Amino acid sequence: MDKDLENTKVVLDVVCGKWKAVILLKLFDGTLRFGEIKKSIPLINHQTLIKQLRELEEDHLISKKSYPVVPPWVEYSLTKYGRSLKPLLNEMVAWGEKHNNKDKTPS
Amino acid sequence: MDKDLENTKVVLDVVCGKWKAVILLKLFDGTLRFGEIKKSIPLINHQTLIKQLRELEEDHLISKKSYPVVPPWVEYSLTKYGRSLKPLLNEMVAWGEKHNNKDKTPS
DNA sequence: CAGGATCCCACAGGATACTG
DNA sequence: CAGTATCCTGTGGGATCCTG
Repeated sequence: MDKDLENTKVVLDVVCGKWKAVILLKLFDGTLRFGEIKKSIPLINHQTLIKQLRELEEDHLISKKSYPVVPPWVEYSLTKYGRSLKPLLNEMVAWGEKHNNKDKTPS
Repeated sequence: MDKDLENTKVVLDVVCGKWKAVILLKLFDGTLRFGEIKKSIPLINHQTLIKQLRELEEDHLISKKSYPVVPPWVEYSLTKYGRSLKPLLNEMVAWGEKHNNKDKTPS
């Protein structure tokens, strides 16, 4: 039967957003504010970031902490569940490094 | 700068098709004919399988070998590049197994 | 048996404007 | 600063029909 199918689907559902893997990687270095994440991923659209964060939160990979101050102060951090993805994400980065042959052997 | 972003993107571009990870996993067990893959993933749509296979081929993760006989005999196998994904896919399956809590602790 | 040619639709990602 | 609320568009996955 198809354990493989189910197992991979669980993972893909969770990390296959266009920016999710990167966001998670950023958070491995520690809690970050919304603006910090945004600054660390300049290409991402403001709204898109919000959506990806919300999805990650709904999947319980990250947790959000809002402080009722003005201006707003919102922190994102990995949950234990999210941290469990570390080996996987590391593998991804490792593979990417090895095979990112966009400009092979540049001068 | 954003090595993480690039590296994860390379990976995601390649394995984030809805069925790609499973297909690759099947092929780790050896070369398979089109029909065998299809049978091993009954839920997948015929056309969709063809498309996913073509994409995997274009990404050089698998290679296709057609024998000009009738009825057609077409074999798919992993390239060396494709096989290099093994650790990553294993991590995916491992993570999925651990966290596939759809029906936790069944009777 | 494997796959080409179409058509279709949901939806993820993004753009813009507004708010406390 | 962080977040809603809309609206829009490209496209990935699928359904249907046809072919050597």
